[in-house]
Amino acid sequence: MDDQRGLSRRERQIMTIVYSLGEASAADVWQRLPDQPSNTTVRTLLRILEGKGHLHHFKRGRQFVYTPTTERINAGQSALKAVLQTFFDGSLEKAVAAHLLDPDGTPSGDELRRMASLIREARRQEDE
Amino acid sequence: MDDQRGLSRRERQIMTIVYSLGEASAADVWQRLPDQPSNTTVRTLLRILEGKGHLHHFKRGRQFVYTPTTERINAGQSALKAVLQTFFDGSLEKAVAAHLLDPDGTPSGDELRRMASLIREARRQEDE
DNA sequence: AACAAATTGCTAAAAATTTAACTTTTGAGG
DNA sequence: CCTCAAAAGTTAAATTTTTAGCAATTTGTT
Repeated sequence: MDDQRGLSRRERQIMTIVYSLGEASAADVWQRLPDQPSNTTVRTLLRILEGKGHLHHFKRGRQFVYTPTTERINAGQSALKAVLQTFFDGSLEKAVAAHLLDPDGTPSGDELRRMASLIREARRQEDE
Repeated sequence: MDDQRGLSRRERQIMTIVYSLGEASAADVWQRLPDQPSNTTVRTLLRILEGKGHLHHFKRGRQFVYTPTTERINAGQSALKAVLQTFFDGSLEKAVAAHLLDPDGTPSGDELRRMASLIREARRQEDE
């Protein structure tokens, strides 16, 4: 019930969609769900996720718009750390290295420049 | 059955453990699983994951040692991309920025230095 | 070779998840 | 202020997942 073991498959799929959109109505979610179940099903799941405290909603016109309870940035930090832990021995460096080698993951020149700048700044703070 | 929709909760938990260890016996997995089910249960799940093609095993002494079918690096690249997509608008830069801001995620000075070097190299390849 | 301990495979019951039919509510337009 | 279509809630059946008891097998030891 109040499950400490994480979300079920559908629940996860839905949270992923809501996080990537920022906010979403039942129809938005339904549209993007693989193996599209009925629209009713999606609404049931959204209600369950709200019950578990992962989403909340407000009304826009006649429909419910759902948003995540946990801020995107915090959820993102956690998710990233989990990936680093599982696949990269907890190392951001290893993950970045892997991503730069990934053919369809190459960031733009601009992005690289900004990343370099971020790291420069972090190193500056390192030696204070 | 041959589910294209992803893994169930327990299956995911187990894959995470196997990936983070590199290889694992039923006992290894069992030990690390939250809400520890019986040892038999774990073995059943490992067999199911093998059946689905996510794991394979070899024997060491009298026990089965399981390893992932997909190379850790490839699985890691995919998992990372999924996180970037869901939480960081597909941007590695945003993810790195978030991680550097994360109080308990700060990389060591050494790691920062190596990351800087990685990016320098990527930029070099960028303008060829 | 026989035994014991450890480990695996089979099977089916229990629990959780997923689904959607049916009902009720809501709100926009006539 | 009525009507009707769109959206939400309720309920329970279908399916999937999770669980573990028990039998079979394996391997190291005596």
